[in-house]
Amino acid sequence: MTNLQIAELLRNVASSYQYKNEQKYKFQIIAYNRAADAVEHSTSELKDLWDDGKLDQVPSIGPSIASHLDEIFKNGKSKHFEEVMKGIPDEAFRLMALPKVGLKTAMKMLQELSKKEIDEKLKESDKIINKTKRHLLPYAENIASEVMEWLKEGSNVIKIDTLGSLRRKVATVGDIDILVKSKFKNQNAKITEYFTKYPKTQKVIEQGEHTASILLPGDVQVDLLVTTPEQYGSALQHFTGSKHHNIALREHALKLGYSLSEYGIKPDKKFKTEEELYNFLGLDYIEPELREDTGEIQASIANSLPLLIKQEDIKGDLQIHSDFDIETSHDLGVSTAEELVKRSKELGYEYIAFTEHNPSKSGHSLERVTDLLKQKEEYVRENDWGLKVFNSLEIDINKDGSLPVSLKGLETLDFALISIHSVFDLSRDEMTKRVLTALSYPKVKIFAHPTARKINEREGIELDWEKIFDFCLKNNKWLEINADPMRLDLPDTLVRDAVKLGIKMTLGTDTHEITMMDNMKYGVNVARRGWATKKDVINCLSLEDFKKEVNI
DNA sequence: GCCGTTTTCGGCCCGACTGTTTTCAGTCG
Repeated sequence: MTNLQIAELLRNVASSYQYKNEQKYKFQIIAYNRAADAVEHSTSELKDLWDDGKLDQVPSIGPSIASHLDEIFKNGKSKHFEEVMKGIPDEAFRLMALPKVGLKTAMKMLQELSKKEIDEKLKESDKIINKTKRHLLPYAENIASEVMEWLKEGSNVIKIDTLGSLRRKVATVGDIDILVKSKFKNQNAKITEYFTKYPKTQKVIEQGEHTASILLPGDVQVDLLVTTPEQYGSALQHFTGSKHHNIALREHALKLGYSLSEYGIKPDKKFKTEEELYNFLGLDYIEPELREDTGEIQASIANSLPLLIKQEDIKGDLQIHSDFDIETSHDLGVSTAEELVKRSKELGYEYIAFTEHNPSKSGHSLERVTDLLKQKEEYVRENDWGLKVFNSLEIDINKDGSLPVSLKGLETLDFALISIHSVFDLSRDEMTKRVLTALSYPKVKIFAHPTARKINEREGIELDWEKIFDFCLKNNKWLEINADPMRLDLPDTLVRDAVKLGIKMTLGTDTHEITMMDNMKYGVNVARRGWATKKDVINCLSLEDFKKEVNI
């Protein structure tokens, strides 16, 4: 059973309690829903934790739920859960995917509608379940900035911010939410009206005095919220979320005797800025990227929030593919080395690495591979680039963990990246062994896009992260945060684990075309969401210190 | 059922919208 399936099961148990007796089971409902959230956000598969006897590490899972999960992992089902969900057909849970349908409504539908009507509704809900793809961050950012330009141009807007997952820089974004402060009082309705006139609007979903929602091409929903200057900070904080951060923040406020909401603190305390709000609650300001209720409030109380990495801390890009043709196994870059170097200087880098894919394994003998690599070495070393260019290579990991490049070939390199581009479906143990074998080559320094996930397309591979982390720490190997918005790999949650353990990471754009060099900021977002400081990221080192790390 | 910077017992976030059991339950974020 996957974490998503377990989370769904726990939510169904909560809904069942709610359906049967909301008052009696009030706190079980809260507990099960919280447990479901925790499972969904867990960085480890629960099944793996259970294998290792570590279920109690998951927050919000206590002895009771743990014992039921134990039963599920052993026998595939839990007596207790079955008892709670008794009398509620599967169809009812499926129907809950429909908007505004909870279990009570779903059960009512099953009792009152005909079979034909039910079948139609089920089709509809299954469609929703299969369609919940979220937008990649850059796509959402582009749309948001166009809409924000429109708002700034034509209405009396004096302050404007994005909200929600967009502002927290999550890898994917659902709806785009925007907050504005009006220049004049009593102009709110005019702003929302102007907003709905945005030229690309396909449909106005809702339009009131303080809020409006429009639908843009590609099923993109944009919500606008207009607020008063006095309450701007509260609104910004509340709608930035995350939901879990807000819950934890309000619980913290409650301990201090305050009831916090998006309007401020009852009865009349209002906040113009987020800083005022956090400070009023005795907290240091918390960057939006950290607001996921993963310890940021406790750290804020203790004045121990990390000084997060910034884009200007990055001294070089450690994954760039040029068009120098070494008959690669995967896509060759399309931009010339000269173009890429020029752009690197514009970006203020001190060094970069050319990391073309290895010459194809099937097309060449190992000797031929070595020859091609020698040609590339000459080309990189004999040119005067005007900034340090490292001669590197992104090497496929064979199924057995060996590399398709001979030791002689590896000798031509300053250091190598390794990555998985085929055979994604090995067992966790086999995959872990495969990666550790490849990481053991002395020239190999960086494990690139370690989970091999592609957002909205492909789940990542299964790895025993504890072993990978341990190996990296002991052998000074680094994990890449691939900044390609389709990858963002390591994912933020694993970055957080790595940071906690002191494992070093690298940032690379995986550039195959010159404009991709500008994707570095998306990698920085991920690093920040994982609580990384510049000490955690190798390419924040000066050229001199970086050279020492790679023994040059 | 879970949890701890006032607690191992006694609490558990806050509010908006919708559509009508027209005073609030159900759902959502």
